[in-house]
Amino acid sequence: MSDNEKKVPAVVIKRLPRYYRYLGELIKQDVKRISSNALSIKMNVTASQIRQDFNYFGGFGQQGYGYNVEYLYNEIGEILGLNDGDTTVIVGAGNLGRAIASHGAFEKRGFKLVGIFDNNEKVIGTVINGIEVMSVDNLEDFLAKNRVDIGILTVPKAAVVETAERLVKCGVKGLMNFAYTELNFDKDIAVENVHLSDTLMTLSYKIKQNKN
Amino acid sequence: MSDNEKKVPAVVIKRLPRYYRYLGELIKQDVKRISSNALSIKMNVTASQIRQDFNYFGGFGQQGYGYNVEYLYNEIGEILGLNDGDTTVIVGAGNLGRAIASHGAFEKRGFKLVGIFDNNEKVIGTVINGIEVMSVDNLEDFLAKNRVDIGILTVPKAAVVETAERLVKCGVKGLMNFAYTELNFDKDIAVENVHLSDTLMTLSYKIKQNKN
DNA sequence: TAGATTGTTAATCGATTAACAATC
DNA sequence: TAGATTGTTAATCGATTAACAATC
Repeated sequence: MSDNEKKVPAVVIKRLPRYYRYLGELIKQDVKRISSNALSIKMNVTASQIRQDFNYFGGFGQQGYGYNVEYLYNEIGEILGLNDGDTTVIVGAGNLGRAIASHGAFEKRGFKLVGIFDNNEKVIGTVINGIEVMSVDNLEDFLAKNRVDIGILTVPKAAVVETAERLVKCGVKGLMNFAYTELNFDKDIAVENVHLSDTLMTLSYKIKQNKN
Repeated sequence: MSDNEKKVPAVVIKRLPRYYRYLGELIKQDVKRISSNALSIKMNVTASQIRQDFNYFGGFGQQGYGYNVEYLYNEIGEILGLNDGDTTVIVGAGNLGRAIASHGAFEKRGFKLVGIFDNNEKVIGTVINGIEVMSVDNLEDFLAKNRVDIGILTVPKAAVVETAERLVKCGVKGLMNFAYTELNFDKDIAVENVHLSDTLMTLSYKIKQNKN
């Protein structure tokens, strides 16, 4: 990012995948162009916010016309780095790890799963989604030979910090952590902590409110 | 909520589970009390924000002393409705549904899984975490006989809207949706859309930024 | 050209932080 | 009591919305 560009607020970044999703839907529906106003109605946000958000990246529209759906879709994908060919490994081939490995949704968005690791002898050697589960003992070896951008951590909470550190030491630049604890690294390592229990708790709060 | 109470901003609600998690850790470490300042350092937020947040609910501390960790933990749990004995069903016993069913993390926070449903003959009748998978055809029957608060949707995207509507029609008050689409109901139905791909995309963005 | 709609500046709103009196 | 720390008000900051000139 050059110095004269404003830093894009995190809240804007978090909205990009949602735009991406809606634009993907529009493409499927063969919609060629859309105005910020029409999109704002679909997405239940203000047109002003949409235009502000896009303008952090220079603006992708045309006065009097609106936005070319496919162009905008591709631009947002580019901003999000979906064309960078990021590779992932999953560490922890338990139920959640296996679910994510066989999910396919990540691959569809341009992320390539290149390895799955576990420490359970019974699991090592089994094949998930065409990939043979390796022993975590081979983690460093594997990472030395293969560039891996993102580590998906589905190991038990007790193992997550050590595992994360091993990945980072081997050059992994981003971590997606599913353990019920928070990972924190220097800001050169990107971390997303996914706490499904937290989501369930906020849902519970909302339900409670609706009762009153 | 009574009229003279300020509505608690969504951003504050989303922080509550995080407080809950950190306070749970402190209890495990046998910490009996903590000041907003000490907690702010642990959690990497401002002490001011912590005090403001708690004061939306009336304040749980004592001047000159700080906060009683266990008391605060329980109060936040109460606010989040973790003591309400909310029941859940999982619809969609694919990889992700099974992973969540056998996860155990939700049960630990006071949510009780009472049913799992699928439409695949091969899956119906199998037992996950002590619960026999039922046919989705029995959904209405089951919901008529059992109070269910929360529906966890791990069905394919194509089925999610119809499934959600069936649940809501039978009195389910909250939905946790894992499909790559957004559910929207009247505001008396609480919805949390969990988009793991979105999280991966923001992670990808951050990695891209760190490269530059 | 006239109409539509963006890009962008200005105004508003809400959330965060700072400050400090209250009080344990 | 003196010191510590909350609860709460005021100040600041940032994000959202409104408005409109630029322009396709």
